[in-house]
Amino acid sequence: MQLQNLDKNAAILQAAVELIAENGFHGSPMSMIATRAGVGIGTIYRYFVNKDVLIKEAFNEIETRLNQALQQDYPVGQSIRRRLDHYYIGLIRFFFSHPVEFKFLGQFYDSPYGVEKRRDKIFAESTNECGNETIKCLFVQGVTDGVIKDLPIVILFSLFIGSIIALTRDHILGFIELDDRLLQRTADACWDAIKR
Amino acid sequence: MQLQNLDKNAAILQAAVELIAENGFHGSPMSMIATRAGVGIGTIYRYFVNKDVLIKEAFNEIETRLNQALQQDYPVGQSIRRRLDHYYIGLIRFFFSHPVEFKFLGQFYDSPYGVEKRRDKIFAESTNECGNETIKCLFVQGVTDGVIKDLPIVILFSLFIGSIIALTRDHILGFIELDDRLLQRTADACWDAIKR
DNA sequence: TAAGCCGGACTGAATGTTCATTCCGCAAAT
DNA sequence: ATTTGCGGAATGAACATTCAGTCCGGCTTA
Repeated sequence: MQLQNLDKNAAILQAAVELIAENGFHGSPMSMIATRAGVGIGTIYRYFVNKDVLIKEAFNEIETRLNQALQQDYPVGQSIRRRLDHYYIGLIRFFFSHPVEFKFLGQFYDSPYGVEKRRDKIFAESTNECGNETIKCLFVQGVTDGVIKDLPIVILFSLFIGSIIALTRDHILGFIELDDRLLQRTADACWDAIKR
Repeated sequence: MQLQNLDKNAAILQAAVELIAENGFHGSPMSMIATRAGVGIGTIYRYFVNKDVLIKEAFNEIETRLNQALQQDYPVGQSIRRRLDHYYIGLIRFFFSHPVEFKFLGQFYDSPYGVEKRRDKIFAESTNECGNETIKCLFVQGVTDGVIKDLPIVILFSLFIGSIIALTRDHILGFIELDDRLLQRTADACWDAIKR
């Protein structure tokens, strides 16, 4: 173990995610993070060189968990439709059950940190290795196969991801409760937007 | 004129919107807003009692302009489909041509200010007078008429608005350029998601 | 075994910076 | 001369970060 104490590391990360989700980056002073994590202010700096690094590590940790969740039961080799469904439903399930993480990601993407990340993604797109089949890969394949509308990938992606984000927001605000049936019907509606 | 100088008022508002769109609320100190607006720091406080009020007025001003834009050429009495199209295309046109305003709204809604506003909207929903036919009204009517899927209104709304927001983001990041034809095809795709 | 020592984990008061807001004096207009 | 609009240095609060010190478990030595 490189770090002194894995528990404290996790506690700090957790506290930071919770506070930032609720109050934003600027409503979350280090002192408050320290208090919530149950450590001294100085301790944070033993684990993270500064607030920026703390925030970035928090982001990476959430992203990793999200990707793990999405890889579970991935319907390898099944139809494009099924695989997209898996992503749609998987993303909604993850966000609905991890509202704090969702909010944190929202804060993150709408900030200087996020812009940086997006640049990475753009780059990743052009040099895409498709090692772990991304949503965009599925769109490309679907368009080629003629099962998906021949629209630019970015537009397809927006139709897909946009509804997930909007839905999750409304869920967090308490406007929706989706049971499995309704969730599937929503995924079907999204598929209608995309399918040829 | 109640205010001393309408030009300065507008300049301050404009500077605030631009800065906040780019750097967020916290990356936009009053000193910087003053500099960009070409006025002294103290002057801002002659026009707005504090930063909160300044931000809220900036929001209201943008919302007003957006609503005006959407009311232009509104296809009164035409089919639900056409009226929804009008909103979809109108929103995208407005946001694409007002990226700064879009970003500002994004910042605003994901902040304590926005939460407040949303509560207002929830309230407005329940006591909806439908004076100026809202998107939600159209959904309600469409479901009743059997032309729109019988899904909860919030879900329909998410499918509709989510893609607009995601699309605008990508546009701002330079990933998409929509000509009229592509824009219409996108609106059609969104309609596919919603239509029965 | 016991006493003394050592180093690393931890802490929070202190520091320096960045802001929102105030307030007083200046200058133009009347 | 008086009023009114302005400006920006001054103020005080909030924050990220530092650092001088405490604490504790283990190791050495007598």
